[in-house]
Amino acid sequence: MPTETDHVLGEETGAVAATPRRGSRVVGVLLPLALFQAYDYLVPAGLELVRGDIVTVPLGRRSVTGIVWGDGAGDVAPEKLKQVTARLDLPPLPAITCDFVDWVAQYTMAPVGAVLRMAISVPDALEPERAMKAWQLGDIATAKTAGAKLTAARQRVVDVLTSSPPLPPTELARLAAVSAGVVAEMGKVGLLQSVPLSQKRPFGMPDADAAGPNLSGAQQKAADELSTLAPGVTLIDGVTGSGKTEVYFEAIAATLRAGRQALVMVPEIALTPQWLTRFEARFAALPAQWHSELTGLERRLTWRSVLDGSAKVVVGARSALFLPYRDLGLIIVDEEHESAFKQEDGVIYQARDMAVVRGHLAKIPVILASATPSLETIVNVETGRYRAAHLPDRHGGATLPTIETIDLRLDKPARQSWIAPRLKAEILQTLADGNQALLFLNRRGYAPLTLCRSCGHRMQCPRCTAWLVEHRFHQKLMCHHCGFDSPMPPSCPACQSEGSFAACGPGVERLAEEAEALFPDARRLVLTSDTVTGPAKAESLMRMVAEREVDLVIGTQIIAKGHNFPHLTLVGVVDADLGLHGGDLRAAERTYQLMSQVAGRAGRGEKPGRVFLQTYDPDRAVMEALKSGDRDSFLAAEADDRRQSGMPPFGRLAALILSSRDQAAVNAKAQELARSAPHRDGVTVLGPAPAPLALLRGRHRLRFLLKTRRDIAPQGVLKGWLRGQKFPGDLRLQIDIDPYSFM
DNA sequence: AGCACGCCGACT
DNA sequence: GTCGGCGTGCTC
Repeated sequence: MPTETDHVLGEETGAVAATPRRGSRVVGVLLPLALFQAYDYLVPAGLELVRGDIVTVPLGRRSVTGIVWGDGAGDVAPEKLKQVTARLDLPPLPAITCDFVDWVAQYTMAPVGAVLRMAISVPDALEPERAMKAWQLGDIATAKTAGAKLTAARQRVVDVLTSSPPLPPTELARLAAVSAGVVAEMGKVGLLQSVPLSQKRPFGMPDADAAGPNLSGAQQKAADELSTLAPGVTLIDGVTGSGKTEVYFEAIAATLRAGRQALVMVPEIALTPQWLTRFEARFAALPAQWHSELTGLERRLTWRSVLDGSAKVVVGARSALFLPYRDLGLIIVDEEHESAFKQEDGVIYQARDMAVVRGHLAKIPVILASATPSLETIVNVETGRYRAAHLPDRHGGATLPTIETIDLRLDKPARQSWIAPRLKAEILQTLADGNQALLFLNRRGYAPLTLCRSCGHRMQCPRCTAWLVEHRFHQKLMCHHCGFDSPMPPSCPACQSEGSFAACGPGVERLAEEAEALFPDARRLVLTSDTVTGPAKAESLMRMVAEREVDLVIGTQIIAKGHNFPHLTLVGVVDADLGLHGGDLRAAERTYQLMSQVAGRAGRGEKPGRVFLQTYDPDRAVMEALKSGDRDSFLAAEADDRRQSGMPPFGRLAALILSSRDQAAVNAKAQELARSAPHRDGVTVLGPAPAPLALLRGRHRLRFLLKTRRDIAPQGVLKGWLRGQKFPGDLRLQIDIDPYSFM
């Protein structure tokens, strides 16, 4: 039986591990488990193994797939060693992928096996290809003549196949609501016949020369620069609508002509259909996609095509960075400033930064694209570490929107309402002119806080330090941090008063209620993650807006990017100060980015757009910068602040979060860690302090922040500090190098 | 990640 | 007396 385990060398010898013969080789095999080093295994005689080879090995009483990582470490007694079972008949994991896994593990201080898991844990991807079988309709007349009966169940199967391509057995049975036995029996009597299931790749072969680019002068100049890139990092810095995508497409085209692979990283889980349409128009094929919504089969096919080099362009979220590219020639990070590139659980890493590392290891160009680049990236351009290409204009003559602030201290909304008189008037005028308006509030639900008017009780999550948010759409109280929800109680849980609940503050649902009262004749549409439930729904709702079936859009962050609304001329930001609370290092920077992005929704057609930011502090630097559009001065001022305080990118930061269900245990361990905290020049330890969510999913959390000078790696300091530390019971220590959300 | 071992509550 | 809940720890 030819399988991918052709290299099997005899039966396993069970628990009896032979003493290695003189000269018999020992290799380190890295397993996709949370382990800090590779395990040693004996190499059977006659098997040649190199780093990257994909092998199966015995582990305990099971068999697992791992990667030959190098020579054995020799730190385990030879008589304990087991033998490699077999090498799989697959190309080895490319050397750069292995080096990259090592690098990321060392940098993030995560177990190297956990990093490997991100690269190879693809269900069935390493298993031998099975010839899958599908059923199509047989010659029914002949089968009937031969005595086959068309029962009701069998008829349902026939009905399903009449309007469907051949289906695999389980799916056919499910769709026809019959048991697997019915389908199998129909095959036997000839009502169905089997055909090999075509494993159609969910992507095509992009052609660099399918359609010529149609670029403006500035775009062409940038595209020319990007098409002849040397290794290193280049920022494409261009305002919303300046055509960054078309420009980086030319870098992809150049990579395709060189016969190499390209990776485009995007912050969203799913790509916008517009992006894919544009890609297809330029390259006459769809790229391979990599995100969490893929089916098992798509995942397997894509993984293997990346490994054998037949997937030429991959577009994906963070995890696409860990695919085993056979010959990666270019990485593009679109919307590089997005915090969605920061992976916050499991192995914690910044995918944009790791993309730069991967590019460096492979000696290939990396392109970062953004209309509002991160401060880190701008500083890297200024110091000459990164190159930059600027795209100053909106493509096609559209102008940038004008931005004004509305001072909420002077122009006060009525009690229990959130839209200032000025904004209300502007929206009325916009609607009267037959144009579209957008109200933006980055807060889901009806109200962020619900309290009892009788006793003051506040509805709080039982597992987190967070209020429960009322969602009228779902008729529930929900925790936005852990997913806890409960029905709205009929009376106050503390004092049993009925009808005493008061909603405090606005959420997008409450804003929609106010909009209904203020603009009753406008056709309104609420866009939040509660109403936009998937890519298909998103597309149909966005089309409704684009085709002018809606006058007033009310939405959260979900509307902020990617979508083009040509008839939208006014944007009102209900609470521009929202992101500035909480003392986050990047609060002002993120507010600038989000506000710019939302503002960019307005005036993308021929009509100019206007943006109003409601704020209690119109004089603060970020609001001034938004009004004047002077991004560079704002970032320069931000950079000065960070330089003076030694914060990133002028210093390094690591967060340690100690957690346990047992509050006393966390406190005791934190005190112990504080006593052994490092003291040296250029190193500061802050804490322990309650982490911003002091209770999360039922775990008490304390946080240390380690700040080091730029020339001191926090990893080394942490290793010294944590050496020999034990974390008994359910104490957990989470290390976050370069923390982003301070939550 | 599995899969063991181990130590306390409800069943035959 | 055993079956079984899932906490803790190891796997070369």
